[in-house]
Amino acid sequence: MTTEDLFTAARSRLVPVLVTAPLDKVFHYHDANASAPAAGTVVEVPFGRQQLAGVVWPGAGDDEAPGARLKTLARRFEVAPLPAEILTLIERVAERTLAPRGAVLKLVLNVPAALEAEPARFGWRRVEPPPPGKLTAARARVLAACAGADVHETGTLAAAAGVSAGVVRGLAEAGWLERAPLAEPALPRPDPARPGPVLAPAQGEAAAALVAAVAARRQEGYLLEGVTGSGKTEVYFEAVAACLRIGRQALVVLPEIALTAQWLARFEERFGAPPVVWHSGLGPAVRRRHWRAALDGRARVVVGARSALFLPLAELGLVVVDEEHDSSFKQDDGVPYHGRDVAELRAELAGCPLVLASATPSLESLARAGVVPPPPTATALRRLVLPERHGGAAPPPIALVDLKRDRPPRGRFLSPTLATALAATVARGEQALVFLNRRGYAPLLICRACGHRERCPNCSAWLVWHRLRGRLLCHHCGYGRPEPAHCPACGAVESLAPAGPGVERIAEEVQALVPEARIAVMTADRPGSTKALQALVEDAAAGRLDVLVGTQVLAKGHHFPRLTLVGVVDADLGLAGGDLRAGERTFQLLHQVAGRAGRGELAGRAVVQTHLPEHPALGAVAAGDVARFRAGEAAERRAAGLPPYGRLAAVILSGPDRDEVRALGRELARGAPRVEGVRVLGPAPAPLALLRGRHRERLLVSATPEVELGAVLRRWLAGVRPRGRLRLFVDPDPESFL
DNA sequence: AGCACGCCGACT
DNA sequence: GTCGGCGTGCTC
Repeated sequence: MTTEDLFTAARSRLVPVLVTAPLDKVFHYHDANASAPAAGTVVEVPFGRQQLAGVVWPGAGDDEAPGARLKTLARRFEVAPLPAEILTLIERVAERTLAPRGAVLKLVLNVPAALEAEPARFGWRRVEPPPPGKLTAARARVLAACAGADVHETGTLAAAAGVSAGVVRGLAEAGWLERAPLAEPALPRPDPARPGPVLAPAQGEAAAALVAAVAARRQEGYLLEGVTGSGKTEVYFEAVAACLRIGRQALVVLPEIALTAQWLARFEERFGAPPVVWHSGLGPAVRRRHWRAALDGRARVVVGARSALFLPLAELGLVVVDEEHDSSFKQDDGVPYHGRDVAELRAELAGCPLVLASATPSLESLARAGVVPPPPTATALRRLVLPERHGGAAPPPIALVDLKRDRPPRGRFLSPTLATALAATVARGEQALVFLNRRGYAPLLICRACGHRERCPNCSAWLVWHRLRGRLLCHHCGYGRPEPAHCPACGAVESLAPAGPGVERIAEEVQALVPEARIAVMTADRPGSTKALQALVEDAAAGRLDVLVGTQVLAKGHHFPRLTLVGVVDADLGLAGGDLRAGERTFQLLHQVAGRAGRGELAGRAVVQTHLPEHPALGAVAAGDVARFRAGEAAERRAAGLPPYGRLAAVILSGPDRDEVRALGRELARGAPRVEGVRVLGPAPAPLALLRGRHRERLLVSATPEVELGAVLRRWLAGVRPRGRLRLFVDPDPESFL
């Protein structure tokens, strides 16, 4: 030890800590411990009146010398320090999203229980030598199951011996078994050496490129493009295998909705063991086990929803984003990050390949891959295309039904064309899927006597009639009340009429059309619906259902062999509202939904109903002319300077008082940046002008790609202190404009 | 984000 | 006369 070390050790040390509060500041604490905590050490600190988790931040802290009243570090958690990559990730995500670093840290340390030491669990071990005396048959079986010096759980032993837990406890009391601490259950290890499936030539080529990049640990981005059923998953599984072979961890992120039992089954089939999963539905025990496994390296492959991007994996060798176009990768509140960007950041920090996979890539990725003209500042993606459909089946033909000409009967929503197709499909013993992205029975109720419409008291939205539940619900804030017996405005009885369709109403219409059909409604919104949904999927796969009517949940991940008809009730839904990505999203959704048909032996087809058959997105879907649609969309965005050829940020102001919100909006507009290449539009009422009881105004900032938009926004908004209950939220890269 | 401090209206 | 509303400010 040098003199300097002695000096440092003797002095109570100053430790910079980033706490899990939405603050950007690094705070300092005393620490009298003999060894200095490394950067990344997870600690608990007193903060105001509370105890918070935090992380020891590298450097001395960027602020001026801390004040006199320093508190002392409460404790260090018994987990490995967060890898330096994670600390950099926090820094970079905060910078990019304009969120405080502490808020990003909270995404990483989101599992308070994971930080505590594993609560000791106990099992049983044989007592050696065994005590004298005779054993009953049941007891002998338990003892036989309890082999060697291993420690076994009560439940496992009882099950193996076919007896109740009481017998096991009895054996222990009689002195044959002794209590011993149970080792943490080992995580199954996916095996890359298992033979993979036989790949088609194009698949093999793409897989080889990815495998080479993983093996060489090249920091490169790939766009893996292939239609539904072209075998994208198998291709990136080879990259995962390569990653396992070089002894590094692989991270695959999927939209939560696509992380299905079927996906997991495919993984297990390839690797002989399940991956470590990460999604919102995990219980606290599993969360903690998986979080710790990610950090200490026992988790070799992690599959999860976007929150998995913040897991503290220390040895990343591959990052895959499947369904990379999916809008659910974007977080719209809190820290407004895009999963695709965070995935790329992680790959960059780990120095490993990134794979973006999709049948319908985002225009952003297509531009970076050079499919449409690339934006000036973007890093390129290498494009891998899987042209054929696995098994050689052609994609299903898609017919557009013009609702202005092929009109449904009054009060109905299925055109004669779709109705006929449905009946014929069921008559042939095949299955149909009817898609409508609208939950409930009807999107609103209107009084025929006085014209009154039931609206949400907290939001600028109609109340949706959920007939099965007998309630009116607001889909934005969760407000609900029982369905009224008469008009609340004029008192007229039986005057409330449903306007427009929801899935429940469509199911009713299908039932009337095809009385003998077995019909189910699938939506993702019911509480505890995961199990019920699973059961429905199994029923459909086993052929116990003829027609599925449902929302978004139907679009992904399930494979029904007898499904030959897909009907889209209203393709125009996503096109309303003036969202810049409306066309793109409609195209992606229709492509995906239609792709559900005819994936088995039987040929399938899709019938898409619309009032706007001339819309380019719909025309492209019907004609199968993907290239034309992409080129047109890119040209339009380029001309308008919209993403990916320009940047767009949203500033949302909200508060309970409309006039105060508007006043703040005007104040912001007055102080708007006057910078070359930046334009500020608004303020204007935000699309949902009233949401959860708060009035909302929005300013849009558009900028050329060269502008440092983050810095401009920071400078602008730093001078604005929203008073009182006013709130200011900035999304520097909004995906949705609702 | 929490949490307290602090300054103005309807209650035992 | 207090309980409690939420506006304001701070947290090493």
